[in-house]
Amino acid sequence: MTASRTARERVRAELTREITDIARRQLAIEGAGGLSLRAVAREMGMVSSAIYRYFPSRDDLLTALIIDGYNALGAAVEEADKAGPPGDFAGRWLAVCHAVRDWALAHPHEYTLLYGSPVPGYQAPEETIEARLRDVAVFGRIVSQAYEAGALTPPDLAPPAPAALSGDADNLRQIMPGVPDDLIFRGLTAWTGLYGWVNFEVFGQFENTLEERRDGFEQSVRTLGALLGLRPV
Amino acid sequence: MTASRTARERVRAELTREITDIARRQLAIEGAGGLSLRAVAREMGMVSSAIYRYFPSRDDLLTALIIDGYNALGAAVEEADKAGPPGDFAGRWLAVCHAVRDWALAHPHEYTLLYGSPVPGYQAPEETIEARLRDVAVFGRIVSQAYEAGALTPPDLAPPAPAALSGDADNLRQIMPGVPDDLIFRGLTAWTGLYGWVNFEVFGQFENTLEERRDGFEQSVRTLGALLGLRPV
DNA sequence: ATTCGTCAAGAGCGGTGCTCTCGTTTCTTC
DNA sequence: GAAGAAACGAGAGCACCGCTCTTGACGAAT
Repeated sequence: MTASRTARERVRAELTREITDIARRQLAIEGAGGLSLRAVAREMGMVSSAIYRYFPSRDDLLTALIIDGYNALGAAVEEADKAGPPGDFAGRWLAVCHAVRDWALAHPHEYTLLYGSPVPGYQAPEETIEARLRDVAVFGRIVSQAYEAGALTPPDLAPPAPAALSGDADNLRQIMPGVPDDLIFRGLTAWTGLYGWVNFEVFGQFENTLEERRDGFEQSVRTLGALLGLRPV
Repeated sequence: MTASRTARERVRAELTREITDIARRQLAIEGAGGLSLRAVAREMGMVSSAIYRYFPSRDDLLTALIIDGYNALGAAVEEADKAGPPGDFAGRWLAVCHAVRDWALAHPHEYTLLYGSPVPGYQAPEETIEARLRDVAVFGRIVSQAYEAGALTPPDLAPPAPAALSGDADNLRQIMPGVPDDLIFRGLTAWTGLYGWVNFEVFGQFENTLEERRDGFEQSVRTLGALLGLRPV
């Protein structure tokens, strides 16, 4: 390819970006169901069919938004993880949990796109899985590093993971290298617990039930962290 | 009202029921987004406008389905709770968790309607909240009864709930009567953890990540139960 | 027997995703 | 620099959607 792109390529990239920007704004207002190609086109002063020059279908536009969303959430989580001292594993866990919650509450519809019910008829393509792993990789890294540092003192309260799960544990060890089976599944429980809470909060399940949600959340993820043996320094 | 309903009332009730049945079937196939009044009407051999004699809007039909869903899930959970010995609290917790998961996997779209991302533009009316509490009431009852029976030996691993949460704890005590603050929030964590897992499984988040999902689920809810101090008898 | 409420049907409104064609513009190649 | 190829925006149109309004038929109560 040539070093300097042609004018056409530049305007194409710019229009593509403008489409996703407008779409993201509409998504933030109306949610995934309200995302309309025609409305995007209208706002751009284009005719609806012109959008199809840039995105072959509504689903492809959705895919672009999903990838952007995973990257935005992943970046927020990574940044929160870097903020504190690397040896304070409990603090990193807490910071990262808050980063997920804060991002989700700030971008509820984008979060819904990532972790909510799948959009009917939409099938996430391969391209999304790379970005999808950014946030979970951070969690895995914390657990893994904490374990290697000998900072985990997990309480013994549940029966050990059955042998049937060892294959899955091997898979999950790609995310939490070096961690023994039992801790792998405690990590999984903490992870699903975290997102379970955030889901409930974003989807309005705590309405009229819980007021001090930030405090409640922190209490919950502290408990989940203690499950892993993450004790505050 | 008269003891015997008129023929008109009977046929009306029957048609209403037929509409919800067809709608539920379409929901099961296509999901909430694919639920179309016109398609329901087509399947009934009616014209679309006739449906509006029975449901003033699509949202009202959705509401009917949601209430039915809460009741179906609630009934399944209640039945699972009654199946075992009342004194085996750990067993009841496990059975009830499996009941939630089994029902959700058997009716993924209905479950999505209840615990997934909110349907865009739809606002759940007051009538749904009664049915909505059926399943959670069962969980609360188990925790409450186990505590009163002295069957809970919660491990001390997390800091106690902060004072700011005592108001919320009072609210939640309606569901878990007699339970102290700390256990209230452990119960909340276990509850969100359970639904967090089921959400991930129903929404496809475990695809290519976890194979033995039933075993993994059981391991997870066992751990969450241990958090509450629920030890197998 | 007549009135009155209920009902299904039909036409129609504004919206959607998407396809196809058509004339124009831009880039590439000779 | 001219010719061909590729990309592009506009427009019309298809089938679908939720929803509204009107019309005519039917059944129940007076």
